[in-house]
Amino acid sequence: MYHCFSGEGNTEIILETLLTYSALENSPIEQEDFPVEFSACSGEDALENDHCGTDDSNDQDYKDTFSEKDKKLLTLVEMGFSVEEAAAAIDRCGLDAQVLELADSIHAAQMAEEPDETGLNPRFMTSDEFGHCSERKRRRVVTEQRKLKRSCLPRRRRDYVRKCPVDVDDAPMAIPKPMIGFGLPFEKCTTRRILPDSAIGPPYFYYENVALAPKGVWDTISRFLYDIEPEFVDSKYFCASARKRAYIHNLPIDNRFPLLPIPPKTIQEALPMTKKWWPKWDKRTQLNCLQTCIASAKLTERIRKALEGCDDLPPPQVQEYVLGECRKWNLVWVGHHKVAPLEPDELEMLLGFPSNHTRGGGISRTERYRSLGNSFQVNTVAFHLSVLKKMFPNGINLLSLFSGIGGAEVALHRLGIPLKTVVSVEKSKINRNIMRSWWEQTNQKGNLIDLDDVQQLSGDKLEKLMKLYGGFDLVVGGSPCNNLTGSNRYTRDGLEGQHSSLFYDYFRILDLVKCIMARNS
DNA sequence: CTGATAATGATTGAATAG
DNA sequence: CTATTCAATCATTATCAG
Repeated sequence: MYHCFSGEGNTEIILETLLTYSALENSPIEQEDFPVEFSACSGEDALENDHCGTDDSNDQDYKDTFSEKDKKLLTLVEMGFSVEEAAAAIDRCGLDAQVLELADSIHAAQMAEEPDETGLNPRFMTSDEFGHCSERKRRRVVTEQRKLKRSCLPRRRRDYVRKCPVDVDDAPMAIPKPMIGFGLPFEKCTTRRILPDSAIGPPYFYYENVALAPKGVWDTISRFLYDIEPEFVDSKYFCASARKRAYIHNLPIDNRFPLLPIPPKTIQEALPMTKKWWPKWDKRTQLNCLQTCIASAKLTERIRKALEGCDDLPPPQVQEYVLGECRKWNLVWVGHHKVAPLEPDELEMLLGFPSNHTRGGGISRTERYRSLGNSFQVNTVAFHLSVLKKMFPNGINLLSLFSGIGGAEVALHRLGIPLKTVVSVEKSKINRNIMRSWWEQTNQKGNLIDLDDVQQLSGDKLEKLMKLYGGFDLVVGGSPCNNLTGSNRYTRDGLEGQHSSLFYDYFRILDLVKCIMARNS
């Protein structure tokens, strides 16, 4: 998958790339009984090919050298269509057609060709569906006709359909309820799971993103990350605010332990000063997800006006309005008829960071909210990472992608796992400063190497780092959720969105590390 | 230029009603 | 069973003041 393009894109190289993609995409169809392996590097012959670790280019780089048509071709092939299908669609719709338009066109063509068969490309299927079809899924077939109209996803190939006649368009990746992952602290939990061979470390890895992403996103992410089922966890079981996230990792899941002290899980305990002002008719005991923006002063003023003159029990209409806004904006009671958004230090506390973690050093209040809203919930992540403590008593080397304000680092530190070398990749200068500041404040003895851009982190660079400091024991990262989260009204474009597509760099880098680790073992 | 402020719905799944 | 309602959601953009 990692080709080196020296010059500008010529047709042959593009075609070769497309065919390589195509071959990779289609391979699981031929070997139905095996877990999907999209990594070009982790096969038996990966080391002979010498593609890993010696190549500076990445997907984004060489995509930029392509023409518009080639980019669209490549995108369509990445979506799971064949080169022929993609080319034909571009011919039909013209060069100006959007990718989704083209995908729909292919979809329509496939419908015409095989009118009775439904399904999607295997890349968009859950591993569940490779084995068996659940009773739930059968029920969905009834409603699929209606949904197919909106579908812009590629369809499964003919030879595969018969084995698994299930439409993936309709919520293939069900989120378990309650959203507790493999178990919570002090409770019984699943202690064992089977990981595909290709998923097993070294290195250990830990990937995070929003649970409530658009349909199909987690299927794709899971498919790339070695077919591991996501662990869906809501941080409301770890602190006083909700945070619905999914984590894909290859860590053991038995003998986890939580950080101490255990944080309070109700608003009233976490923010005691709000208790005396909290009205009886506001039944909230926990906060919703902490986000990057807070309510305007105008809004809290409107709420105060709405409550003005009311006694202890406002009219139902007013209650409904106030409660709705309080839930939407995570407002808390700080006075009589007075609500307010959370302060930055309260966010820090709720997310499990030391207070003032993001304070000072030239960071503005607005940026503080942004950085905190984008961060891990430390107690949740630490619970998952706690299994590493016994395994690495002398500390770990960490590769941290999209580090943000260092949620993973703080979690490991609070677990008492020494940080030997941390290579941290983070776009935001502000966040890098916060991380560096924390590194110094906590008297870390290891090395902190901070880099700017994941896209610039080549196999070559990785290899040099690993030669210098030893391999990585853990690769963590939560790639951008901008284009996935429901909060985004403007550019919720899914995994192929401008920022969220950096997930593919997480995979690229993880796979490179895997290759280099395998070769050096 | 930075920083603060305020306004801006849609996509989901779950719950409920019919 | 379908149809409707409810509820949550790691944000973007425009604007203004300094």
